[in-house]
Amino acid sequence: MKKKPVSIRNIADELKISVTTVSFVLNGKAKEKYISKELTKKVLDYAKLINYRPNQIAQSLRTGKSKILVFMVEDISNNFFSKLARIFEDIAYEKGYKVIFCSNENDDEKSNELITLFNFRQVDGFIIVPSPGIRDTIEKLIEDNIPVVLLDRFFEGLDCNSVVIDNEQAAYDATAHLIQNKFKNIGFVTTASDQSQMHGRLSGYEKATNENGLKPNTLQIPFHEIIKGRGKEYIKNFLEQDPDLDAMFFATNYLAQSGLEVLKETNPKLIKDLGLIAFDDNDMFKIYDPSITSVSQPLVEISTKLMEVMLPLLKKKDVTETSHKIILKTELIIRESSLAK
Amino acid sequence: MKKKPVSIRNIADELKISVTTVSFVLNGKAKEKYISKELTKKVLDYAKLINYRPNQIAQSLRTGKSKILVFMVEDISNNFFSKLARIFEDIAYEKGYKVIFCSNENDDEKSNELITLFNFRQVDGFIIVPSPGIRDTIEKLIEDNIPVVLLDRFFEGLDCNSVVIDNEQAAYDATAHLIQNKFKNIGFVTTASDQSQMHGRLSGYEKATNENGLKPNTLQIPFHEIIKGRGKEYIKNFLEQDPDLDAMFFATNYLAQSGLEVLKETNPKLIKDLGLIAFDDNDMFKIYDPSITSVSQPLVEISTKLMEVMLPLLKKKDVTETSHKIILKTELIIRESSLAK
DNA sequence: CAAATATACTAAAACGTTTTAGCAAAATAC
DNA sequence: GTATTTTGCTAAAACGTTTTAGTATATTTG
Repeated sequence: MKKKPVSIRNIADELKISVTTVSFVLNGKAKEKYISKELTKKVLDYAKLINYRPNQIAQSLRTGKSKILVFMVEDISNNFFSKLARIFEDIAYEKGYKVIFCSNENDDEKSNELITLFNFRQVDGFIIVPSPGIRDTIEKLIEDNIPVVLLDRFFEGLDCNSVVIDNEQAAYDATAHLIQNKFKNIGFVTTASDQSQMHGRLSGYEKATNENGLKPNTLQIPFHEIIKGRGKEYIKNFLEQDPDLDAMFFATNYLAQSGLEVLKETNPKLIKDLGLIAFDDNDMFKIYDPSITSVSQPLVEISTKLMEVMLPLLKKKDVTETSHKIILKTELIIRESSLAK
Repeated sequence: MKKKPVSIRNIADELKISVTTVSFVLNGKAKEKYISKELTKKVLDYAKLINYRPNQIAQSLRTGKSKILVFMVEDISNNFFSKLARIFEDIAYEKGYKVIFCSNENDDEKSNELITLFNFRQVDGFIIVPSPGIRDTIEKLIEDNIPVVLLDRFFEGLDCNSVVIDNEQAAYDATAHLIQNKFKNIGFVTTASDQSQMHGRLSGYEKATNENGLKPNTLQIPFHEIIKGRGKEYIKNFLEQDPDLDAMFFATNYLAQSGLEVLKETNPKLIKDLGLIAFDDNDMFKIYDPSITSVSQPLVEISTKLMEVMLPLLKKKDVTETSHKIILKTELIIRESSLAK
């Protein structure tokens, strides 16, 4: 049967001292609270002997801190986010935090629901990849003094901590690389959405094409069509309507996935003939034939920064005083698919 | 500043009634506890008005239930596990449970550490992909009456709930399929480990080859060598030492990854010439050239079964009475890579 | 040597719930 | 018209911690 775990009370009773003393000792306040060396040792030894573990729930109730962070992404099964989660997990555990991962599917209602669920208090802080319409919710969290760090995207004009990459530069570099490799008609496949990171990627692409006297050629697929699985049809049409296309730049990893599927299904030869670049790296890209050039986000650095920004918020009483907006550089991993044909 | 969330006390004070009454009403026990219709409505209305949410921590402390499950896998960034996690997440939330995901890296020490961390009580139940040496820990959890469901693998002879696939049948079918397609020298790349699922896969492969008068040709890479990233060297040697190999069957998704990398780096032509099958499907397989045949695990069914087995355990006082060992069928997704050349 | 300070320890409140045990009035039974 | 049962509500304990506000003795200070 379920053994009742040992409590501070058990230790106090056994040693015939008060729970206060035990608590002080276990919290390392023996010195400060003038508990004698001998008694301190006795408590510590006995606690170890019976393998005492504090009841986190009780601690949380008393201190108001749960030692739990929420890591809310678009979709935890997306390669980019799961790789990120794996790294963040380790960093958080090292600092004594547990992490609850959840997926908002880029849906405002789901986001709000989840944030309410982990409502006010049970959770110490939020790492959030925000869906487009939850600016107010985020603002409210900050007003309520709850630690929030936005990830991957942010809200223009909202004063909130964030860790993002330089999307414009990343897309600019990738596009410029294709141009250097003599591609003249580079299709840019992206989503029609209000997400800040997509704006950045689009303008980076446009900047590079414009600077080089090329005509931007963009396919913006409405986000809800992608959700419905109709992204591939849009891409197929795009390809058919512009037979002169000589390169494609996919603005997200799932668009690259869809794009490659379309090519494979309709005209496999194009995979070799077109210049191809995908946003976000994937382990499979390097073994694809041709291997696929990608814009790789610095996963370790992102995770590290997230925690670096989060930690002070967790200590502070007032969350609003300083807000850090971290912008990290990406790396263009050049492989076969983007080289001049 | 942080607004103190409203408590049951606030409601009681405002309506000039006791907290007991409020609690009864909010827990749907109004009828049973003879709270009048009018008062019940008043409480419900006011609670809604001020948007009352119970403090989960306090609830947990009192009830001993945290409404949190731990989902411990080998590596949450592994495609198979992250896809599974995504589905399980939804199912658990539907039932009012939150999920903490964590990765044990198939390491016993890490596993034990994590289990101790979520120790006794803070967490209502464990879904565990067990590392090879934690049989005793699992046994102790069960003794302590803590709900555990093993996933992906189990311990021979240990009476514990589990949801796994029929590995032997899966490997048998895949191998037989290769044989049907006229492959005569099928290399089987697996790990040398004590994990039950790997035993099953190996014996399925051996059964199929033996039954068809073929000689089994197995590469067993020690698990610690894989961890160290030396899996590729082993595969490279294997390929060099046996030039007559006409097909390869990879027993896990990361072995398939490594194997394809080796082929791409050393002899890309082989990717087209060899018969290839990978265990665990990957979104990229269908767009690979050739598209890769895979043994696909029923992710939705696995997640559903996990919760189906877990839920009764969470209700019951005694966890040991019935133990369910669920074995699910896999699907062989036949693509270009395994067809007769 | 009285006053101040340092040392060693503790009682009790508090965190926000749930639940047991029970009180009082109203309705029903005999 | 008394005894029983039903109805309507509540006080207080409990979950396991942390922390505030002490008490009492020993030591130092001037």
